[in-house]
Amino acid sequence: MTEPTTCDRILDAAEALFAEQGFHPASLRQITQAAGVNLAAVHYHFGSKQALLLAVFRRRLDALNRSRLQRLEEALGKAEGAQLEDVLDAFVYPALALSRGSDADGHRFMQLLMRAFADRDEDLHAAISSEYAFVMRRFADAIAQTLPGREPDLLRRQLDFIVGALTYTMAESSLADTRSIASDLVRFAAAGLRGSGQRTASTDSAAQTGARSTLETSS
Amino acid sequence: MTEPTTCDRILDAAEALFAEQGFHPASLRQITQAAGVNLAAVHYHFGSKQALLLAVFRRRLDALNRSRLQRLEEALGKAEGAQLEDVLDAFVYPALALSRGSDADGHRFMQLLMRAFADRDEDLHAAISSEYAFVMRRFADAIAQTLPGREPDLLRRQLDFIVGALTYTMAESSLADTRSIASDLVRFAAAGLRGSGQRTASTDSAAQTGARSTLETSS
DNA sequence: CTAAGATTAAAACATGCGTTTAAATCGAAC
DNA sequence: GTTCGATTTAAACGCATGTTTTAATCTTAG
Repeated sequence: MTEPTTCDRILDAAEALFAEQGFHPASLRQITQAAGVNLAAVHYHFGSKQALLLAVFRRRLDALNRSRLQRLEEALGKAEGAQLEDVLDAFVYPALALSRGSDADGHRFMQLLMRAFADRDEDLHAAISSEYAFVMRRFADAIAQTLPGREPDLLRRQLDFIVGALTYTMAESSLADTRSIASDLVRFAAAGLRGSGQRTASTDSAAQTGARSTLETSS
Repeated sequence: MTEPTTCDRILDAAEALFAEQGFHPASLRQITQAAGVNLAAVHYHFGSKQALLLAVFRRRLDALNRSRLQRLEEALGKAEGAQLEDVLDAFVYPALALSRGSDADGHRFMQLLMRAFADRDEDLHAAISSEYAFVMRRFADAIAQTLPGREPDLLRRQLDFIVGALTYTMAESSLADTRSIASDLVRFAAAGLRGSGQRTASTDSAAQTGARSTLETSS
């Protein structure tokens, strides 16, 4: 039984407290006390409170996106070809299975992710974007293949709808029913994607060029 | 030309700075300086920083929900009966038209609303819930009428998907294209609702009873 | 004009914050 | 066993915060 390192203890405590209280309200004194380490350890190992937050995100997003991509590859490798639902499931399901030790971890991290989207913090946004961009592009491509002829701009926007629904719902909902929520969301999203191929005539399609999106790379 | 009152000046400045920076980082000194009033005026008129935040939300949500309900009544009053798209539009569109003076206000408030959902602040959640509950129930009923036979639990959850997609997208997107986003979202949501009536067989429907939802009243 | 209440103003208070410093302690290599 | 770098510890620094207090200034009614 190897004791967790000081770094990991800090990351665990920080993730929990950032998720519960938010970045600014959660103090380093709380975090280090919960982790059972000295206050100065944060600056020794991470450099600053902000850098600690980035480290928390990186640890989780690495795992989340690895899991998503693996599941996507499995779906794409099937003999009969990937169904839209399979692709959506590969995106949605790993968000539930984030747990690392306790089962509550995944839910907590989703709350933290929701905070990250709400925050206008530029550094954090850039870091998350760069971790996400590649994965989002892969999924956009996979979905596009099951929906031939879909305008890329529209598809990107619709993926944002799904990300919003996923993040909001996962952060809001109680822990017990995440599995059934994911299943409902996959069905809802698949129907939404299939059933809204073209824009309505009244839509001002000239205004859509300036859209920012989770899918945009930072490069 | 009547000068805006001290209260209004504080509310305007607070809304802008809370949206831009978040609740905790935005200091009362910043807010009162931007409003051109004395620091102590906040405590004199509102009592505390937290109470100021609640006042900011109340002012906007009152207007937003009034506008939504009015638009819903118009849709329901039409001779040919309300289409699903009409109901969704009544819910989505007023979120864009929140502007109060500047056009940027609505967008800013959406960011603030996103923050509110991300925050676990109990008081704020309760206040928003109580303002929202009645409106959400009205819309759930209206949508249910256009989708006969839909399970109420499932519909509630699907409405959460739409709220998540709306909030996330409105907060993330640039100002120029909110109109076309709303139109795309209405189409996406209508297709999602129509196309996912029953759950899949694999769904564990016993787990869904514990669901928390924006639709739940606090009473 | 004056007195009373509502509002604004300036200053101070207490507290908690992120960060830094400097010494103590540990762990392995020679 | 000693030395040297890595790590941990305790204490302090400087500062910004929300809030309170006390006095000054308006507003308004008699």
